[in-house]
Amino acid sequence: MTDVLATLTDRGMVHDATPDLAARLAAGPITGYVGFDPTADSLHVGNLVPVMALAWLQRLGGRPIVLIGGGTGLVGDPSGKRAERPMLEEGTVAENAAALQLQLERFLEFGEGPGSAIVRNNATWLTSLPLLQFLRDTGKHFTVNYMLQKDTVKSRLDSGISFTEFSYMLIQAYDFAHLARTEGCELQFGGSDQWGNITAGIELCARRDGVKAHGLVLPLLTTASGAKFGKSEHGNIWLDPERTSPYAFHQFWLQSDDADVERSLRFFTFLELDEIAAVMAAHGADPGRRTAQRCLADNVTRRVHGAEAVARVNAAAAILFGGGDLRAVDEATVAIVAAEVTVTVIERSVIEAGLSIVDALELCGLAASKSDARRGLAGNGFSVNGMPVSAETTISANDLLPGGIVLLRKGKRSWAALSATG
RNA sequence: GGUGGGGUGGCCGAGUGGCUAAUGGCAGCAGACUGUAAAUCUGCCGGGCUACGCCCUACGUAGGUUCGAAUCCUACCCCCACCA
Repeated sequence: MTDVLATLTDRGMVHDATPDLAARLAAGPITGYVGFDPTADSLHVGNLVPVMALAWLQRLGGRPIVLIGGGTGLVGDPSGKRAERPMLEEGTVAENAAALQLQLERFLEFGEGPGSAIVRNNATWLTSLPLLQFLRDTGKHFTVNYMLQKDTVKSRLDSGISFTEFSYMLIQAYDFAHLARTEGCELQFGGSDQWGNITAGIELCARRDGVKAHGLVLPLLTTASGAKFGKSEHGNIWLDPERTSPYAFHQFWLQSDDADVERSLRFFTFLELDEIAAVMAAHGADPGRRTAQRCLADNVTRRVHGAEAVARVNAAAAILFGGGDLRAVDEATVAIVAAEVTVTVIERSVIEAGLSIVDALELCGLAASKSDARRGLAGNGFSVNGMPVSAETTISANDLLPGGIVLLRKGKRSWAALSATG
């Protein structure tokens, strides 16, 4: 039976791992954890890499621990940050932690069995940790010299780093050692920027408790063109349907660059490598069909939002990208589309009186302001019901599709709807 | 504490009295081509408006000189380097 290190390595998901991990995994299943910052009330697709690592761990017989950083979130990790971070309110952290757990249940089995995932919140042991005890038990095992050598600290020495953030690695080390003691946890996953914090934890386990612990870090993803992975025009792609609609979520994956899509299939789906190879072969035969992107988008969206959502968003996309005049479609079709795009409700009389396109675009949110709308119109960037418009266009009752909807589009792929009532 | 250098639009980075809402690059948006991809080319790109024009806001902060300042002066804040 293959182990989690081999699997993740085959998938290109291992950036670095401690040298003895392979030998340890050969000896049997392991308990591993990933820490999540409760800085928001939702995960985003960037968080999915460590989530998938935990999921693979569980599938291969291990026991995953999800560590919610309710305590560390009050402090702030300096890793990868150029500036001091704002601190969060305690109440917010607790709410966010609850929301994250719900989303993780899509990926991990949280039942009662021996391999079931468990959730721990480091607020439970950190907030009541006496300072003097921390200094005696943990601080004593690290020299400042050691801490200064960590990249996360070194890179901040010129721009300045507060004592709070400087201490962060010791707190994360304390977490690892705590989970090792209380849960028998021997492995920590993280992004490659976590390497320093993870090795600090391994040090603490070894020096204080004489326990051998391991670390595995995953690559930080960028797109083929070098941009941060998981961002769109509107910012992060979230798992929370309130923040990123299932349609937008699906579109995000569907719009993957050819150069990125194979890696995404390896990272974000559980498809076997030979299945992925087959998909890529089919894709290579006719790239225009975007077989690989469709496979990726359907697969990830199904896991996060369910099969029904996949069917819905595909139906809507087929209509929206079908091209041509949308005035021909029937009410049921309009309803499918309207369910997937942002709808703004307005009075029917407003449309009957004639609504200028500039106002309409601002109303539905496709344009940030009237000026923005005019700029876009000057560049032929907008259309109504699939037909091109100019700045002089007025929307009237004739433009209402069955069901009292007007569909507005910016560029090729941004849609919004006005719904007339009353 | 001392000396020197520096703080410009989302980022990088020009600009040293008017021609500057501020060269250029990146990022972003739109158009063409295509495959809802990439690359390439083109346009937009501080904000607003009743818009071939008008009005706000902006070059660390606060004052000042001047008809006129991102550009000069003063004070203050912050950063960097070296010295103590």
